[in-house]
Amino acid sequence: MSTEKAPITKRDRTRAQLLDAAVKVFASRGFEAGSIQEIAAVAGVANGTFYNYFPTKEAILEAAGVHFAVGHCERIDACYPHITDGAERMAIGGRHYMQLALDQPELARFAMSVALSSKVWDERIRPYIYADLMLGIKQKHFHVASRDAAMDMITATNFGAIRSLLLGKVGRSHITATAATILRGLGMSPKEADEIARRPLPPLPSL
Amino acid sequence: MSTEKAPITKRDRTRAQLLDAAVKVFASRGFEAGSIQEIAAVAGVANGTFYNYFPTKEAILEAAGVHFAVGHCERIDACYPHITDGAERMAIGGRHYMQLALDQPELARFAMSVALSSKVWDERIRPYIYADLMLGIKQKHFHVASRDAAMDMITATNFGAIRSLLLGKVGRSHITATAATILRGLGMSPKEADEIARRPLPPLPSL
Amino acid sequence: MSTEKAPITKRDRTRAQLLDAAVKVFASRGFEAGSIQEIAAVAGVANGTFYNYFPTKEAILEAAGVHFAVGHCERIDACYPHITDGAERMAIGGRHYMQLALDQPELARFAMSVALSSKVWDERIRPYIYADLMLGIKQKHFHVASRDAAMDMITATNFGAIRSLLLGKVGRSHITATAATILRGLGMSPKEADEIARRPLPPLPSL
Amino acid sequence: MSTEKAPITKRDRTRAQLLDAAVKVFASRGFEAGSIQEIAAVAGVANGTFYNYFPTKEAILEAAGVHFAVGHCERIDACYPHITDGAERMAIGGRHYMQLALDQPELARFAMSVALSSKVWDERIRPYIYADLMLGIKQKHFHVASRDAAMDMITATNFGAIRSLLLGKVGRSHITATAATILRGLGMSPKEADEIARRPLPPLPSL
DNA sequence: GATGAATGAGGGTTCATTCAT
DNA sequence: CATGAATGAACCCTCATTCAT
Repeated sequence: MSTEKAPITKRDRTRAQLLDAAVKVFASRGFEAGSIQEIAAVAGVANGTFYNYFPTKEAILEAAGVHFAVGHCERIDACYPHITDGAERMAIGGRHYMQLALDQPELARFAMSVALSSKVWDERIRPYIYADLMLGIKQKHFHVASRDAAMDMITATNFGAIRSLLLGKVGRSHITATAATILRGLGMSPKEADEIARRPLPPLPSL
Repeated sequence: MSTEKAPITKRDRTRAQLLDAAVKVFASRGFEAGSIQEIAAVAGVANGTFYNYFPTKEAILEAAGVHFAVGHCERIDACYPHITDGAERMAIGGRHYMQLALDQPELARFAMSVALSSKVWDERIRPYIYADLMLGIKQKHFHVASRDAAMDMITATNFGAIRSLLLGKVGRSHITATAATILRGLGMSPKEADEIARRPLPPLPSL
Repeated sequence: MSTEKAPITKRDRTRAQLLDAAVKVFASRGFEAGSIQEIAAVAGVANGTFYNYFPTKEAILEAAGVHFAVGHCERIDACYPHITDGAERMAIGGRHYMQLALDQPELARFAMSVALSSKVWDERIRPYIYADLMLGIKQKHFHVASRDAAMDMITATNFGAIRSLLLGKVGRSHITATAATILRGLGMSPKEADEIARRPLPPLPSL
Repeated sequence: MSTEKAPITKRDRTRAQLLDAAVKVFASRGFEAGSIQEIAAVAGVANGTFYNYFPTKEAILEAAGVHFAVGHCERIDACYPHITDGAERMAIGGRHYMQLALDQPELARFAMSVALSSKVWDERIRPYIYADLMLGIKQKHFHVASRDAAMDMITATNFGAIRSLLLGKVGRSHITATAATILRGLGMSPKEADEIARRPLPPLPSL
């Protein structure tokens, strides 16, 4: 049996460089304005090399978006292995994503734009949230009319808050308020919701 | 005494043609792919005429987005002058916007993209929603932790549902479920929320 | 016999407004970048009105160039009616033109560009200089090999100095040095030349 | 050991083609009217290829101007290695530049326009003239009030003569007269100046 | 004569993609 | 696989000029 995992080849490294470069470029310039030539330059490879790894510009957008979003989810996931309360987990995840709008606005903008247009986003990112939703339901903390509608409410409300934060129309306290609003929307009592939304936020592992 | 208003000039007519054309073009192609040449052609004017009315492509995107969104809000507004219950008004407005995703997906996509990026959207569209929110609060139907967060929750959840509808991942029943989810999120009891979300939807006035 | 002169009509006034506007616009933007639309706007008339006065853009460039250059020559001329020494007159005229590069660089640049390309410039401006040259020759101050070559030397050296001043490569003293250089070039002794070039400069009449 | 220099790459060849094409196009049409599309066509490359070599139209104007002017200076320089008299060298250089106005008026016009606007011109071309000026001063042929003013007088007078020649207002004899005028302006006696200005002109090496 | 909306050719520039080396 | 020069379609925008009112 051959090695199953990552004999980190040069090919893998180049691919990773291109993905990192794409995140940077798309985050700072947007999709249309970001050029493959710049991505290649930032990645430190020649222009044409790009096409040995990705067939089109759209392909790397999708890949870079997932690359970043999954990475961020994994970092968030790693920061609260000890928390088993579905409601608290939900509030932590949302607040970390909203925090991104304050800490790295360009990345937040990039993540939002990809999430809104990519189908893969649904397949790769929603499961993280869905798990906490189901946990909260099983623990009788949440009572929802429709799981689909609840999922939309959770993700979209977080995005709406990120948008408001990016526009500078609201301050840091909006993060807690939004987390509480979501928990209330999931059927928790105002009191419980507000309390959980205010619990300390476990820090992300450093990069 | 002559009519003070509406000396409908040629200039006004051309401007309106351009706005209508822009909505069509941006809706069917997206912002980046839609070209000013096509807008001008659809509007039936020459290329350069465009620039007698809008300084840049961005300018007409903003204008066309508001043109459409405000028009749609006004049509919605006109369909329920007899409804005075804030919660019911909220549910009607949201369902009409979600309905757009089923009836005219391209327009819905266009409206979403503008709403997410435009500052003017906040100034021109949010007031319609804000009025219903305040009405519901005054009538003691809603109990919210933060008005800003509630506004984000309302608008974003509607957008999230529109997105899901556009992606074809959910069916018509998602509209009602989302309306109910929003009302619950605004502090109504599940029973009340579900009942109001299911009330018949007053039809829009025909164009 | 009808009035020979200036029954200053509205037409004359509009024409003058256009010329003044053209000088401003061409001076600040250059010929190619200056647009007729802007000239009309600055002149306070409608776009199409322009064509009732000048057939083409080239036409107003020529007219505006002469308008300005002749006006400036007349102002210079008016400042030394009492000076009858051809050499001194020559030095005064040149220094005043060079001074323009320091006082109003954009106008100086404009004057230069017109002078270099316009044929009318030769007909309308050179006579002012030629008169002083002939006066100096008659007074035995100048001794030249060729009047044409002397004229080129005088005008071009002044232009060369203006260019250097505009580029900021030389300071105010360059004006005196250039005037002296020209007088030497016209056959005067270094001592005489330097002395005359340093005589006080009669101020221009205020506008 | 392989040759260190001139691995004449394809890149170098294309760049040279573009420069030659630019000189032709700008000379025949002027800067504003000359289009990059035409330059590319004349160079035999595609439209977009241009931008792999020069970032803007301005950039190639500057480059092409220097390309031509330096090339012409080198050809002139190569034609009189045996002449060590500063005054004679000065007269030869000037006459060769003026001669261009008769032989290739469009190139002369192009050289003039670049010289008047380019800063690089000063850095690359003036040194050729300055060397002869200093040589003449060292040899006690020239006596000048100011080196800067003398440089302006030399270059500008040559330009003024080129302008007169281009306008067709003077004939071939203007070249000699101008050379003599410049030498007189540099402090030589009329007799000497006229004699040196009339010495035979060593021919340029053929291209 | 004045107006100003309309025209439409034209140009600079970008960039995804290809391909010979 | 890597390279990087070449491609060429497409687009935004400007503006001199025309002309119906």
